[in-house]
Amino acid sequence: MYLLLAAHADGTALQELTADGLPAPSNPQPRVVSAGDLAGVVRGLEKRRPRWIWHRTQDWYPSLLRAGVELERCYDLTLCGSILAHSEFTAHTGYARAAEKLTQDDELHQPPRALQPPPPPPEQGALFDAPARDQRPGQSLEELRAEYAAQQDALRQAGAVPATAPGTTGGSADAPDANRRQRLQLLLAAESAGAMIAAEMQHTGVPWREELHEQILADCLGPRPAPGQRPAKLEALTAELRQLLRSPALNPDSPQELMRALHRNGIEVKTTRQWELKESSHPAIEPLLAYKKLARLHAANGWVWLDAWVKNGRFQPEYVVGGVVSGRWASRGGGALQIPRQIRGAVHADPGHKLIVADASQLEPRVLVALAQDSKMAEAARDKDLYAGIAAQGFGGDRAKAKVALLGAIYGATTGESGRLMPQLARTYPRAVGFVEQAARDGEAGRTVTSRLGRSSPPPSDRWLRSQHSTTAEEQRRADSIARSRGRFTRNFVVQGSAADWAACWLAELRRRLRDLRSDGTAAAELVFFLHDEVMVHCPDGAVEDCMRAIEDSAAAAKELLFGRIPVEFPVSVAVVDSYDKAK
DNA sequence: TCTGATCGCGCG
DNA sequence: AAAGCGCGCGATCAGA
Repeated sequence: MYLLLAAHADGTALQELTADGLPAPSNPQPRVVSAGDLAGVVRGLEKRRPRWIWHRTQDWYPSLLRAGVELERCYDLTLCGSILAHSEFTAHTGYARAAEKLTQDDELHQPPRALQPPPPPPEQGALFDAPARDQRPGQSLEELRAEYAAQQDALRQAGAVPATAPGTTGGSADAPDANRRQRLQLLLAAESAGAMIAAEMQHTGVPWREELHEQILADCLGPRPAPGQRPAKLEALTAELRQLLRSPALNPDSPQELMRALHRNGIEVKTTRQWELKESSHPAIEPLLAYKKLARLHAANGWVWLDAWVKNGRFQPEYVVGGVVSGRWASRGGGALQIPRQIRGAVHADPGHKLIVADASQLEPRVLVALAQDSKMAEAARDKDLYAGIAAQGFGGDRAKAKVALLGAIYGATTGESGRLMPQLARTYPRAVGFVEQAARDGEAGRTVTSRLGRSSPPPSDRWLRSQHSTTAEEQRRADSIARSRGRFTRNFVVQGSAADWAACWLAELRRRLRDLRSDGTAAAELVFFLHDEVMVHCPDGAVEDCMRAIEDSAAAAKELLFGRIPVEFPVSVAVVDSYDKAK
């Protein structure tokens, strides 16, 4: 059952659809529900386990959650539309072509903002913000229904073409056993589930003990200072630095002042980054590095942050699903995806509860093995420690070397040790290395590449396009540099994007299993955090075993959904802890 | 005095 | 020890 929701002048319009997006013959008339009745009506209809179709999950689901209504599944028209508009799997469809027309003015691929005409005023008042992406389905019930139907039509066609259209597609996504339509359908379901999970996690929040956080701050920085003042420890370090660098008014937060002071004292650095400062042995370096570390803690996660972001023992950041082109999530406010190790002790389970912190070990290299079907590297990936396996096969047991080489292949390293190790890696694993090399060449040539489930990289930037008609040698050199940069991006995209595909499936599978546990009445386990390849579940002590099994089963399910039955392991490491700093 | 760009650093 | 990818954010800086 498919139920479409649309904002209507006098409430919410609600219509039952067929799978194809036509009005359900048995019940073709829309129904209008007042704002006050919506949560109750939705709750009642949820018993029939519909898929809720809406413009954006963020517009509907948070308020339903506040009203105590949790839903099983949805279809997010904006997120799915964005995938379908760009995917190589649907590039031949009318849907993608229409989207391409719309995006010709897309600011992402256009000159600086200042040169563009101002955006048109919103059509429907302030009810919705402008969509983040270029797909702008209209917002009336009929427009949304038509949009859904068009998306389903495009999805159907994804399975109806030869796998490779010459000159348009990188080799990355073309396994012979692949069923593109199924994969894309899976991606759309996982993306929509992700949107629900993001809203639910924001609603729930990360359990955060303010007094533990304050204790960490006091230990590192001293007592809480007056607003705008430096904490005592930073003040003391500033005084020490001013003396050691003979600069009585130095502000160590100012890179320019700092650079001048360092140079005056014979410390010849080109930047003021920590790694470069560490090269020097001047007595001022140690307190300077200490200052930088503590100043960062104070500015990014100090008392001001605590006041702004932690309420009633929960940190409730906003997650932005689809915020990264590769399919990773982004976040807004509070730096949710950058919680520093220093303060993870403040993330603490409630009494009678545990935190289960699980992360996929060496996810990206394993994804590369599966994508490239490199059987030699798959042998190494049977090891719990993939890098150790690779080291044994091709690097004389030197794990550090193996790791640097493999990450270099995924990121496109050209210089340094990592770059030098590439030939050695390529000899041992021609398939895996060849796979990322092909993705790089596709990117350099302006082609798009595609993740396992069908998320495609953006088309070349305006900068890249302009660089193509260079004439002088200097321009050509610039063009090569721009092309190589795009090559590194597409090289990484196929791996990072497919890892994001895997993680989305892992998360969606885990959510389903945790819901099952909850409906059994055995466990009130909650997903509270997600970070690219890591999840955190907050659950009662008695539910720990069930949750751990759910996490591991979900990982296995995700592997099979993406790649079928292949001899590559995707192990997860699971830690049961009271506080986040005890994990890993 | 405001705004956008840049630097530097946190996370994967 | 750092380089190759992807992000968000705060302080400073440059320019209007």
